[in-house]
Amino acid sequence: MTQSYMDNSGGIGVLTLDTSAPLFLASSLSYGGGGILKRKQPMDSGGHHGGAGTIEFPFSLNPRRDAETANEALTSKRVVADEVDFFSDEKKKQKKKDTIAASPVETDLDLKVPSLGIKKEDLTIQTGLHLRNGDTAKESVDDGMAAMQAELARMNEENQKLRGMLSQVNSSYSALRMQLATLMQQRNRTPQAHEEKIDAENGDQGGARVLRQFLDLGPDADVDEHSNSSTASLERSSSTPENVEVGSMGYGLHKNEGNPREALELTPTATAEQESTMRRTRVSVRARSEAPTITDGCQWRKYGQKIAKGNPCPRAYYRCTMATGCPVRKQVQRCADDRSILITTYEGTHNHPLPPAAMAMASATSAAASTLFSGSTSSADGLMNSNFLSRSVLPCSSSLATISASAPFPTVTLDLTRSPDPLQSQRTPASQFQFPFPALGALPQPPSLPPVFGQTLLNQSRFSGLQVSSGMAAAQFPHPKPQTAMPSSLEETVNAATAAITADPNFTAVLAAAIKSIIGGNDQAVNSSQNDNVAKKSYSLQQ
DNA sequence: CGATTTTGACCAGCGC
DNA sequence: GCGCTGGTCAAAATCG
Repeated sequence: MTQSYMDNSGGIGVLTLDTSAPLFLASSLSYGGGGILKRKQPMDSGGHHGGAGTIEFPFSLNPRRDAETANEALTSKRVVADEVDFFSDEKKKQKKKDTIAASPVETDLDLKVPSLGIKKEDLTIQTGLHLRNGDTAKESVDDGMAAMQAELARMNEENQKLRGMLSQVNSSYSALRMQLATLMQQRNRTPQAHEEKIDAENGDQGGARVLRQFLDLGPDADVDEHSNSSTASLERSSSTPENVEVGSMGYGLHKNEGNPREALELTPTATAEQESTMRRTRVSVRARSEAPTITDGCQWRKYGQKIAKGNPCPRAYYRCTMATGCPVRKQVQRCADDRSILITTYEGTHNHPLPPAAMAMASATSAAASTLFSGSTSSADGLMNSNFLSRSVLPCSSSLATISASAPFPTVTLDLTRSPDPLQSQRTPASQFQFPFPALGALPQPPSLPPVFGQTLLNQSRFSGLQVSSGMAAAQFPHPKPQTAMPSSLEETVNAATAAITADPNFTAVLAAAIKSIIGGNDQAVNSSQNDNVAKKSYSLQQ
């Protein structure tokens, strides 16, 4: 999904613990997910800096994150530059009014870009509003204006330099990643893998191992299933029918049956096989509607119709026509039991930007699909109900989301026929069914829509960030209790999950060890408690 | 006249 | 190998 629609919430500066960390859920998503690796969309200004004029980025665990962070820094800096201009104007007005000598105005651009070595001083902007004794206010303002213009020019130049640095970092990172992939492949073919298994069983190197799974390899296939909870949760991920990569396109599948350790190998682009696999992942939406199809914001062209077995109602096949070559398809069929229910099944990944209305659906389905894999297990019967999914994606109702991993394709079903808001069906004429999800940032949230759902859509990347964690969270939440104690809103849900995760001494210890193993070579002084704090801080940014 | 829908044919996967 | 089924193709028909 190379769409530009994406969740604005961002995962900026978020410790990404999913196996797609290098890809990061980003600017695209659609009904399926993407497989095509794309750069993360520049975050929007909100939520990216802690306060006016301040930008903060937590550490990153790998060079790619650094590169992304740097990119975000560039973007944010531009945003902040505008703010600086704005605030300076305000200051000027104030000065004109009062003709009072003012202290120099200094915007605090506390930008931390670890890998680029950018210092705060480099990014501090002097607005030049220095009033000297005897100056008139007008002269001071003129001076300030000139100084500001010069400063803006300097900033532009600096931005260009940073861009250059960023591209260098990117290219360096690409080269490193290639080397890493090669090394990992070689390593996987050596008996060392067995040694690692022994280490894992002994608890040694656990953190580093987990981090490798986070960053690169995904879970080991040969690890004892009864190991610690975090490892076990990863193991569950690996045991899903298809290994999943929740990447910048939303979600995608990245299958490698030959070598489980390579299942989440870092590949710069999705292969045809991946796309094919990804396409098979489906999201089904059940909704009451008298209209032939639901209005989901996309343009579709019908290309076939069939009578499927077991249902007298014909099944219609549509493909997306918003862009040439868009692979997204959908099937529309009425429920045999209740013909007022329209079952729409989406499949594939858009290769084009989507309108806001379509983004909503895309986000919802993508979120559901990504959660499918993050929380799924290869249960014996192949069919599962995920409380975590239900409570997370559709916190308003535990019965709205169902996951089926049964053959032939893993499918998430969103059942909208049981609207949590009884007024929903009254407000929405059946013949003019509108998909009840809010358009991301573009449309006002319908009053009938559970606000939590909208937030879920917006915060999809948070789910990707919690993908691995969700398993851990599940371990933290014994099933009977969360159903009664689970918060009613997504925010609360995420808060609770975060709290549970970060409160888990095993997790923090493992994470600390992992981080230490990565950055310890550069800074042996980093201790686990610091890392814990950093990790917690990063998690808190997801809130 | 171009875009869309309809509809029968074709193909691939799967089970027997 | 054969038949069933789901999914897609593509020519014809229809629509705006």
